[in-house]
Amino acid sequence: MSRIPGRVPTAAPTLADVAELAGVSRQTVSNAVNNPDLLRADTLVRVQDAIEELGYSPNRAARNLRTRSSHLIGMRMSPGQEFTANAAIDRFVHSLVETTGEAGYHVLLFAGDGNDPLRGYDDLLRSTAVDAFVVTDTYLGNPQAAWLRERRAPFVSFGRPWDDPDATHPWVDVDGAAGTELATRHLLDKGHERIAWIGWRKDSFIGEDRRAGWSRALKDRGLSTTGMASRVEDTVNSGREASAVLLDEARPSAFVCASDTLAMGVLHTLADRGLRAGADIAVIGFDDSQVAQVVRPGLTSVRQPLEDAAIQVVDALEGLLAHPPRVGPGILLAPTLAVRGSS
Amino acid sequence: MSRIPGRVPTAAPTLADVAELAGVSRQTVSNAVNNPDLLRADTLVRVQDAIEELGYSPNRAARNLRTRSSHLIGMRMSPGQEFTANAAIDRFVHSLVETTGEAGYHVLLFAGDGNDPLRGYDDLLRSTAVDAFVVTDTYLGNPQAAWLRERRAPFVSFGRPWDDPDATHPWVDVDGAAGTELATRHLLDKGHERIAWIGWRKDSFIGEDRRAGWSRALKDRGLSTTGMASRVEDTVNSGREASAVLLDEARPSAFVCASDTLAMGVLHTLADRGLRAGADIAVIGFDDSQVAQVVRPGLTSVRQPLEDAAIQVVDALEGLLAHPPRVGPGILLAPTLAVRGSS
DNA sequence: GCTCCCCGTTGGAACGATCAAGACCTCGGG
DNA sequence: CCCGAGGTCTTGATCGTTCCAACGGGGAGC
Repeated sequence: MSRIPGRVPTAAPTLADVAELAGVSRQTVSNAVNNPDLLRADTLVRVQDAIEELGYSPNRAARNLRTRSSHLIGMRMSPGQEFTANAAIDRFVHSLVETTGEAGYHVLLFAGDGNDPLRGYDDLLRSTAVDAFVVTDTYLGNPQAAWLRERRAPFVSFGRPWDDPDATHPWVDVDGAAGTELATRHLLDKGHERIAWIGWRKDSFIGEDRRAGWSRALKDRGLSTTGMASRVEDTVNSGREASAVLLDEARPSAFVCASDTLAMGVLHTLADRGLRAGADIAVIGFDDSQVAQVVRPGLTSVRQPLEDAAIQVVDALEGLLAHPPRVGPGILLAPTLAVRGSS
Repeated sequence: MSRIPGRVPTAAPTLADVAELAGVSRQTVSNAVNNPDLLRADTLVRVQDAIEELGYSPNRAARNLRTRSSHLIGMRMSPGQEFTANAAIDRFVHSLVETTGEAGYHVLLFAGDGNDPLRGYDDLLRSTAVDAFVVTDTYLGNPQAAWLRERRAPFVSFGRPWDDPDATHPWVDVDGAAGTELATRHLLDKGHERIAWIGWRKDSFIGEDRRAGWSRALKDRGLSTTGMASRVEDTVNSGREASAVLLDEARPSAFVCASDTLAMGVLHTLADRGLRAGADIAVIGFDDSQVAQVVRPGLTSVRQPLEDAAIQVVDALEGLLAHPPRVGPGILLAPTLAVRGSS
């Protein structure tokens, strides 16, 4: 009996308490919880009844200490920003939490230091607070992936290792090019032939990837992309200005954009000029954000399968944490197109 | 020496390793970490050097086991939804993670079961996986608060205990009425006298609170609210229809809405009728969402001080977890108004 | 010179679980 | 009849930290 006589009744019951009540040893209770098939059927029932009666749950700290694992997945929240990108990340986090929960894991969020992206990872890793990480901002070309690999920290990245094509860590990503290609084909099928692109500056891997899909779709139909593209900052105003210039100089009948933010800029330009989105000029955005859903007349947008992505990430994590570890190839998911009034 | 000779060098160093290197006992190292002022200055330096050299971090599981605390704050993510409300929650979570991090805590997210809102809380509580909870959806009138209090689980709610005015748990909330009053006064100051309200159905405490601010502002100026209000579902279409009816029947020159979603509906109606938001009819939303920022011509919106709210929540949590616990009164924060083109 | 006190330090025990190995029983084969 | 195998349960040790009570040295006071 490990309990001190007179102990307050609110204290949580331990393995030993259950063992005593069921008339078995601690180890047997432990087995009942973790390896039920090792027990004889009637013993199992007896132990389970005792667990039920006492309302016993294994103490996480003790289990973590012994097994050297916490069943926690660490994820860094990128530091404060008011911008578009994080809406998608938040949707991903939601899905991730649900999926990890089903797999018996929880998600631990920690804050990122803007100056030192490694800070935080290091602490959690050395104090064995998490079993693995999910990394979401590899696209910055930041040193996280290399650093984590060097420390032998298990992690899965949501986002391709753009700058290191033969990186060996597991990753899951959405095929941005396939998304914009889908969007562009959708417009081609509607009869558009002059389809412009508004994307991000050339140093963005993701931006160039998305642009490639637009370019590929046009070239497949033998159409030229010359003069039909613009690369700007990811702001509404940039989209507005870029689309104004393109309308004057290239006379497109449709726009494909690297983000919903840029697409909103296009919608502004159309409104400025008395043109109707959808009817006169088609517009397609990227991310299927809240904005795309509520704006008039509805913004057609490429939708990332973030729920699937979360499932794949958790799957890869489970492989990584298995004995022996299973590590599969990178996984690329195809986005879909949410069609609305603007196309 | 607790280390097995030949142990793999990647294994994390322990307190005993540091103690041996520094030539002191375990307890002294522990004190160096937790109560540095108990040590003589030169000893402290020696221990800190050893810690530095080995790259030691205390093992979280062992510490948690001994101290019966995890330094984790649990927060339940409400189950999958594609709606407006969670954008604000996500912004709150961001701030919460940053603030808890500064206080030495981390945030553990867990998934909510739609059917049984208590599921999840129970597990984490009994297995001592978290020290406390942050509860965000008290407004549903769900049983969490009562349940948690009964279990003596420390928690702070973001949201007032609407249905139980003399609840004793700490809470932090944003004064919605103050926000809509601010919005309405802003319109009054611009010369508007016929200001309509579009809000949520009567069974929403939050909706009624926000409505009260509008009503109060009008009555303070001796203006009537009769026939100027509509209560509908929180969708764009509802806002659109409600505003169409109000325009016909009450001829308002301005709208105050319980959400940006409803305000978007108003903007749609104005566009349908060739009216210009801001110039012809003023519109104000609530939450200062992404949408408000990018829509044309910019939607004036009540902005909740979620960063402050997170700070207050963490402050309340620290009080709750102190010895002895300090529990302060509920805290109501005043929102601000983000003024844009629509007003 | 002795005691007392204080400060810094020490070894042992405890937190609650799992791991490793052994004990006991039953059963079948030589 | 004895032995080994396999299934079931028990015992002792251990994970890495902090709590507890006790210990030793040095200065102040008598």
